[in-house]
Amino acid sequence: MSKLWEAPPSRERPVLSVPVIARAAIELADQEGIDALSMQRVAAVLGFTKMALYRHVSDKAELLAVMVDVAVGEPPSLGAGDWRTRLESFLAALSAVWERHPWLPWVTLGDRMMGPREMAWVECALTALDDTGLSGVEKMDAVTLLFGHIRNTQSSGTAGTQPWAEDHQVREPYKELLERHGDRFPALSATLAGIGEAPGDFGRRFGLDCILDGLAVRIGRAASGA
Amino acid sequence: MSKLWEAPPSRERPVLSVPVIARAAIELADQEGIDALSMQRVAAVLGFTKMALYRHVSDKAELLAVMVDVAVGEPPSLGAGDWRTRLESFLAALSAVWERHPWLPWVTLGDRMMGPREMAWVECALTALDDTGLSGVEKMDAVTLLFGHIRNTQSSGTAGTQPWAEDHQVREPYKELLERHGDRFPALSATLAGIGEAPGDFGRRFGLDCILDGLAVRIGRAASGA
DNA sequence: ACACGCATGTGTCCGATGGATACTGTGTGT
DNA sequence: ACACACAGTATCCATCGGACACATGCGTGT
Repeated sequence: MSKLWEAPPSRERPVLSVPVIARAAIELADQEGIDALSMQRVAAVLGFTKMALYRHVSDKAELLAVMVDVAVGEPPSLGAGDWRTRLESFLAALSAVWERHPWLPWVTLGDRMMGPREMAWVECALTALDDTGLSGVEKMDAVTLLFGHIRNTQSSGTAGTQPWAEDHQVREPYKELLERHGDRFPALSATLAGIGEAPGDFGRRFGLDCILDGLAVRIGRAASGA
Repeated sequence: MSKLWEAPPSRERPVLSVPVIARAAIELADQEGIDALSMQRVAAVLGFTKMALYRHVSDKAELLAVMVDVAVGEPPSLGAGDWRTRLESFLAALSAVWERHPWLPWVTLGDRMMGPREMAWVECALTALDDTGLSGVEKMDAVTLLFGHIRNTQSSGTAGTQPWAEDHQVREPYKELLERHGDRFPALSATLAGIGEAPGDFGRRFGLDCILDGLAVRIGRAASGA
């Protein structure tokens, strides 16, 4: 008699577990941004009380750690080729994942431990630099540099110093502002006045080429005798 | 008779105003980190109720905007020299300010308007690239790239993919982890095993040199025709 | 067959956050 | 002398992460 009318005990309640929670949290963060992620919201999505989550996850930090490792997934296999093309294809894969989960690169910032999947990505990036003759520190720092650049040029949330939108159109408030105070910023005015059409990922491409060219210089130097 | 004993009307209550509030907030953020910054805390430091602040500042976002512009201060004057040395001295100044206010580069991330001082810094950076023959977009993107790199290699809060501390000593938990699972990450293990001494700012220096070399390639290309 | 124990989930409470709103007090201009 | 504008205060609210005490139900040992 317990189960009233023998009704299915609960539609829409997937049985709580760490992966289930993580997936729900990831979906929430993907759709509404990482700031909208609260224990309450995650629990609500799954149809539970927030405190139910704490049975499976010790605190929000742990939830985030799990989310990261689930969301990042497995690194790509780079195939053959020289270090540059292999790096390029690695970074394309990284971009794709970070585009799918825009919050991902930003929650991995502070002092923290990498998860196994995360380490696998770093491992993957390092292998691309295997036969370059770079030292250990240099390899790691190159990888860090590239990760950072991709994160910085992510569409989401890195306007930073850029007075234009994704399509390189100067944003309206800046236009107005420069009309009134343009004389105080001659170089900026001139620069913005002179920009034409540019693809959305021009900044990323430009920076990437700079960095890779710089790496090439060092790698060439390392190859042709210390 | 109102002012009891004609005592100075209030020691330790500097009369509220936007700059006073901003300075207090900056000091708080410098000392306890940006996460410790709340209206309550700022008000408490000054000896007022938190709501008193809202008479002078419309909300926390505006307080942050003011803090940024006050904290960033005036850009340096770069003196003479080629673009590279001028950029270097610009970036040194930027690093110094961001070192003094480690929260500064991180609160300027989302979509937002730059303040006048902030724009002056961008202006300053652009002038360093004045006679390089780079296009407008390229100049802006170069500046963005460099700002981003300095931010990424700031001591505070950018461990990210780096398994070592500031002195390039591999952090303890990673050592332990690689002892147990090192075989899953051969390249990473090898890389970390092989790192020796390196100055704290090696990563920043390395990345900076890469970027500047890459820029040099483009600038040389722009100069010699095309 | 029965009862106990543990895992899982619930309800309630706490301090802190950003912010709205209504109030009080005081200084100044007419 | 009086009214008004403004600076600061007192309350209130929803939301956050999290602690803790409780309910509930299933599996297992006897």
